[in-house]
Amino acid sequence: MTGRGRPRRADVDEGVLRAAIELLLERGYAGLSPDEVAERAGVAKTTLYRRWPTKDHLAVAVVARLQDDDEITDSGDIRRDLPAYLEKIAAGLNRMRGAGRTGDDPSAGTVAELVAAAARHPDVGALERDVYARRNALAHALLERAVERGELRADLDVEALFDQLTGALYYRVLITGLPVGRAYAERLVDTALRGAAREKE
Amino acid sequence: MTGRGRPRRADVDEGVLRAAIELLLERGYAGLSPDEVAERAGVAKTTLYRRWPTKDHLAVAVVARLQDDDEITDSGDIRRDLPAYLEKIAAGLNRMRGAGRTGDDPSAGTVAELVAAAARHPDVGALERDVYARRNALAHALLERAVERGELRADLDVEALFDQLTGALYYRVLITGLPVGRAYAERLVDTALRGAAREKE
Amino acid sequence: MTGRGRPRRADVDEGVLRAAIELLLERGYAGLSPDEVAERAGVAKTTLYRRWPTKDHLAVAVVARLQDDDEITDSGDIRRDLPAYLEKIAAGLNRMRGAGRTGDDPSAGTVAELVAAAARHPDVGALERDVYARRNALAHALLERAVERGELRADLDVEALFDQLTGALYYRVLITGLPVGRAYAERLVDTALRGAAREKE
Amino acid sequence: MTGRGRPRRADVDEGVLRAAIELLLERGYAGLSPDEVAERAGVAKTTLYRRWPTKDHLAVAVVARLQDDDEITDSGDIRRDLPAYLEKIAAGLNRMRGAGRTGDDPSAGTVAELVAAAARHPDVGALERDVYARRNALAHALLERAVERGELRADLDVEALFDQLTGALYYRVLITGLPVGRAYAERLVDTALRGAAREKE
DNA sequence: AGCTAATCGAGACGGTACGTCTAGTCTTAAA
DNA sequence: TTTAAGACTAGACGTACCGTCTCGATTAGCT
Repeated sequence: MTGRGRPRRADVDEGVLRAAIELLLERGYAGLSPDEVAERAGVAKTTLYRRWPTKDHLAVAVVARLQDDDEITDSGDIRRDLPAYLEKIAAGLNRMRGAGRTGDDPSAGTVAELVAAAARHPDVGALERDVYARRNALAHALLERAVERGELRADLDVEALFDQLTGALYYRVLITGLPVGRAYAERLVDTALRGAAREKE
Repeated sequence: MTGRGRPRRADVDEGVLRAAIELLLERGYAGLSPDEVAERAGVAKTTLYRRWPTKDHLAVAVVARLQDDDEITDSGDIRRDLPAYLEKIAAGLNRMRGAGRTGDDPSAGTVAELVAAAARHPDVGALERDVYARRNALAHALLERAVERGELRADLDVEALFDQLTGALYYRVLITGLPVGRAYAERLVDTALRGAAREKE
Repeated sequence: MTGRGRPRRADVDEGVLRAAIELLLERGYAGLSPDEVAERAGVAKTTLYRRWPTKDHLAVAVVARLQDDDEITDSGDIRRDLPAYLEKIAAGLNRMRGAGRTGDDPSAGTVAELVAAAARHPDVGALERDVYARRNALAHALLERAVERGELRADLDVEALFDQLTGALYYRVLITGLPVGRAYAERLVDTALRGAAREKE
Repeated sequence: MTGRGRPRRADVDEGVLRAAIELLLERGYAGLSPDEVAERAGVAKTTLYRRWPTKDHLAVAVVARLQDDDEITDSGDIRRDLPAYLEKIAAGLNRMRGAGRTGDDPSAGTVAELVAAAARHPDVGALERDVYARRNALAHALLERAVERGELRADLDVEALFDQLTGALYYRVLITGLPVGRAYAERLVDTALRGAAREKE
């Protein structure tokens, strides 16, 4: 077998992503310029574009990186774990909320920009959905274990429940512009677990 | 004194908005180019910019126009009205989903772009939040009447419930990319009303 | 008739060409960067590209400008006017010779680059040939008047003669790399007028 | 001691030059991309660059190869040999004229590119001038023999004459864009030998 | 046979110029 | 003062190209 060519530098991904995260948080999506990312990472633009063919690809890679750092803990008490998990998601959103802000705009434009970026390219969208699928799978498992333990209803629509909880956070951040935090997470969990219908006496 | 000089053409707003809606649905947010909107509407760019100082302003105006067509019905049975209302929202989202799509990308990038657009300008954001606030107020009222009628719990966190229902739709469309429709709306309402916790025996 | 839009700024051509000439002479063809020309001229890049769609177009415009400054004088004595004219051409070539030189390279790369630039685009090539055609027409006229006056042979091949004289200058500058100046111009004229064949006695 | 390490493959030079000639004639100077030359020759870029440190070096090597095939014949009749020689040069130029042409551009950009290439690197320039010097030496010798034989004036400025003849060809091809061939060569020789001045009666 | 040193193949990398694209402003003449 | 038309500003973005570097795999001569 002949040589396979010069191998890719392993530290490039690391350095570029770090620089990109920095820039994204500093200046928001508009400020995430490939030129400057490359410069900060000490890498040629061509190298950057070889791995992320578009600014959007890079941006979504950043999200994936940030997302994958999140973990989930299962204490056996769903009423404790669920708010904790939601709070983590909220923290991520809040972090984006501060990104590149100049005034006092309460909405999280950067999150929206990233979703939009993903949607602009079929391949990126697929990648992004994978990232979220990984996260969601963990949460689904958490909920199912609670079902098995008898903490939650046996015929629970786990997917619907999870969408409701997470979705509420996103909706509030993206659309309503209201704050999300521990307190809100607990309200959500409480409302979802108890149910809205008047209890049968 | 006002009323000096040539008066504004009255039909411009209408024509431009129509052209903008067309373009937005045809080609998505990126395809909504001010130049082309102006051309389609048979109007000079100057004229357009005098009324909407930014592409983003125009875009949100388009959404407002689309949104305000939605109505809400109160039959007195919350288990019927709620899914109907969610379905309307879903229909709006699905419409955006088709905007400017070439392949089979399931996500609704255009919605995200619009949110991002709103976040880029404080006034646009405020305007957009108003649009949503109007819609939400109707839904809140609907829910509160159901509480008063005794269909829903007296101590219900109406805001949290509403966020969960609507948020789930947005989350699914924006992030997960899965379909939303009548069936999903019913799953949501069912899950939310019954509650996730195991029923006390 | 409706308005014809904002007219082109008249001073742009002037400013850009001046900046381009400066840069070309300072740093040679490679240093003639559209970005920098635009900056020096205080003009946006798009404006520049609207008029010269390519760096090559710009470069050739520069040559045209330089060339058209040359004039031709007709004193009635062809043995005086011809060397003078050739000297002017030589001066232009020598000016280019200094352009962007770092070391002691004797050849006139910039001239060659400009010819190459013209050849890369059919439209530019045509334009450039026009420029030269103008110059050549003047010289041809000069020679023909000398024929009429009886200074030159009645059956002279004016075109061939002119090509020989001018061509020798270009050849020397481009290929041989030897100096061209007044003395050389006179050698050329002398050789050409007397003829190479042994005189019939 | 030399001779250590793996020896260079002997057939590389040949193959690369052949590929380079092909490409140059097919697509002109711009199409002479080192990457593609290497690929066509079945050679790694490294290998290519070890021998020709620059695309320009390679290009000039190609020209040298093409040029050195030219020969010169001395029949003893300068009025026959000179046009023949010029025709050969013209043939070389015309060959370049076709290089990389798409439309009907009459100028020989490739020749200019090569001159420019030579001017970009002192060593390449020197090399190229050597190539031309060899050719010119032959022509000079031819002319001097004609002087000795009494066919040409004893005090002839051989250099000037040669520059005029060859230069006219280059000027026509590079600048004017007009055709060069046998007929033109004869016009040149005729004009140069007879002289332009009116013959003394 | 093993060691040494240079070449080869493949392809990533660096650097930089070039041209495109898009949003929004400005300048005319006409209405 | 608005409208139409279109030139203008500003800057990000991605591409193209050349030449360098880094691997692993060869291929010789020397010991």
